[in-house]
Amino acid sequence: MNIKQLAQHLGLSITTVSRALHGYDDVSEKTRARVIEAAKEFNYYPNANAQRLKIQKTRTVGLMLSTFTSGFDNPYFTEILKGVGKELSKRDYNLLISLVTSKEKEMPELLRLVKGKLVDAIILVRTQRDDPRVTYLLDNEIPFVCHGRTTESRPYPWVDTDGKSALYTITKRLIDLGHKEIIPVMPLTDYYYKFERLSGYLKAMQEAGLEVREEKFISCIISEEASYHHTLNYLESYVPSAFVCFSDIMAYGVVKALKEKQLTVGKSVSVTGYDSLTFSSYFEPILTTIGYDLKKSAEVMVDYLFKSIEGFPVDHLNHICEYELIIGDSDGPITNN
Amino acid sequence: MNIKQLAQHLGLSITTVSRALHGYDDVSEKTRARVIEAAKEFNYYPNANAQRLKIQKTRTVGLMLSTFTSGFDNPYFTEILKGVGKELSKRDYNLLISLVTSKEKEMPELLRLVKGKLVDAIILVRTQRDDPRVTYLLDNEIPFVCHGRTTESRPYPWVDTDGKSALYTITKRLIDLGHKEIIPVMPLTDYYYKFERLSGYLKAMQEAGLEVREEKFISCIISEEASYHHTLNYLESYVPSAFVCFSDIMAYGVVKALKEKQLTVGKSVSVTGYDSLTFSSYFEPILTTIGYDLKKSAEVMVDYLFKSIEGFPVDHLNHICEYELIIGDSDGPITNN
DNA sequence: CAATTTTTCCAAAACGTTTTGGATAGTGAT
DNA sequence: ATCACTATCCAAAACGTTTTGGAAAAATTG
Repeated sequence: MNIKQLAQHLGLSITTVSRALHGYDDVSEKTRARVIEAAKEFNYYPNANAQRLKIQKTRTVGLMLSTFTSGFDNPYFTEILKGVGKELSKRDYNLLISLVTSKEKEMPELLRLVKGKLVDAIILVRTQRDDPRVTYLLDNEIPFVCHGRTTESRPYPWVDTDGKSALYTITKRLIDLGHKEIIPVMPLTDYYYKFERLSGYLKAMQEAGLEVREEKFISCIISEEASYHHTLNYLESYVPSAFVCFSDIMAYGVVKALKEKQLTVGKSVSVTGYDSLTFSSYFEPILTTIGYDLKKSAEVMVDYLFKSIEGFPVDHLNHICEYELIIGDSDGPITNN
Repeated sequence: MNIKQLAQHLGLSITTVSRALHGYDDVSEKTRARVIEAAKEFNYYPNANAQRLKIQKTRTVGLMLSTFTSGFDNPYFTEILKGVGKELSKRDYNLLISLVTSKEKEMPELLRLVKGKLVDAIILVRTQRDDPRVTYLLDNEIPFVCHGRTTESRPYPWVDTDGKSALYTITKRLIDLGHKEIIPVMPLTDYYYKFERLSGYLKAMQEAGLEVREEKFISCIISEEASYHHTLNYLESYVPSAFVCFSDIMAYGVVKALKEKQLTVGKSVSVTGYDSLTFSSYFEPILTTIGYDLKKSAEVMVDYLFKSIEGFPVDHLNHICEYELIIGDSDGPITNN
């Protein structure tokens, strides 16, 4: 059943049916009622593709998820997805998911989405330090929002946490607990947040006058398994007094490796995370980590996105999400073992 | 840049440009080369909405995720999403995610997707025992595939695990370890799998001649927190010797409650899960659980979906995924405490 | 009652493709 | 030079909407 058939059945023109359904006031209340009833009776739904073609809007936003180099670490993505999805459906927008499996495919995929008119707007998560997607979207004035910043100097909408401050705080905590050899565990990929968090770590170390040896850092894929293996190997040659991990996922792997080496986490060696995943409070020991409201972040992102779609000036659509130091049992005062 | 402008620039007709790009053999190789080059030069991407309108296909599939009553338990959905997403993008299909927040919204949302021509096909996960969506899709001959079965008698494509057998196996294991009071922990919602797994549990109990008291069962939302609180409360009045949980997520909560009551899990009380989430092997104690290949399942689902889209007879597009009993430290022989 | 305004409707164009059903030009055979 | 055939191209219709720019009818006014 399309609008033509509906109109025919009602003895009305296509125009009138369309206008009736869209609430225009140049159709009498009586016929509007008739139209609406008939539409319901025949289960009429307008063909979205025809609508999109005509009005040049798709009412769908594309969410790009890069699954390379990170094992698609679960809870982060689901939380984002859930938050974004809910907000979009509230506004009668559709959500198109685009999974990208390699860095080279990011730009072509983005082009396909926007030039092919599959989406009106884009959501980027886990931005890289230099992210060509941001440049492209700005150049072409496509509405978008990022979770995470980049080095791009022009203003654009983003939501982020203050990773520098957070890592400064958590590193400082370890330092205050007496630790001197604090090893950061970070992702390989050049996500913007990696450098943010690293700089917070460095600041705390330098302020305390502690030596920082880059060659001792651990960098690996963001997955429990990768960090587990890296740490296990690492411990063969060197056992520091603490690991600050840039994500809970990585902390899980580090802790597992330490346990396997008969080191009691929180006593002989301290470990901290970042993200405060639900699971972390069920973990043993309960992880000392950084918590922030991902759901709220997703809401703000969608809010910004719509402001951007509606042509709002994009200058101040930036939000630094509050974070919180969550104290568990995975760290503690330094001991001599 | 649209096809008309491209044609104009090349001094060709729209028809020829379209046919050149689609590999028809009634356009000379020379002009085809010219067309392709120009398309690349001007970054021409066909307007997907116009295409969809014309060819009456969207090349997108809708994935319905119900987020009510289950807390959107993370890893399951991400794994499905990842598997399905990758397979679809391999085939140049798009993935539309539809988050449904209440049972009442399921059917309207499904109608919107299919009648509005937003998708060519549907993927349903976590089917309910009586799932009206399956009935509708069959009645209207819309291609679809389910993760999970329903009571529908007509054949349709699905992928599932043998939850009855799996729960029989894991319950039997507990029985063989000497347990007699084995309490199932299951979701509230009438997912098909709930009854499957329950029947496996019952079979094992009955075979062993053990008493089953339904009023002792635990039913709650699928989340760590809900099962934690339920169990904590439950333990006030009764401490069984084992809990068989219908999902790892629930097992986490149960274990946390037991720990809080100073009961050593795997010794005083045994707990088993289902799903073998990545986390479960980092959990303490390592969870005894049921593992199955969700990634593989997703691949098979997409395979079935395309067979269904291509008009294949749907009769035997059913797959029971292998499962595996994964033994951890969360269960053990019964002790007298 | 004529003139004006308001209400209610509609024909046709447009969105950007694909595809149908030729048309034209070139080639080779006779 | 004509014919048949092939290779190459294209005009126009169609997909299902929305919207523009009226037209007709009804209501109001003087």
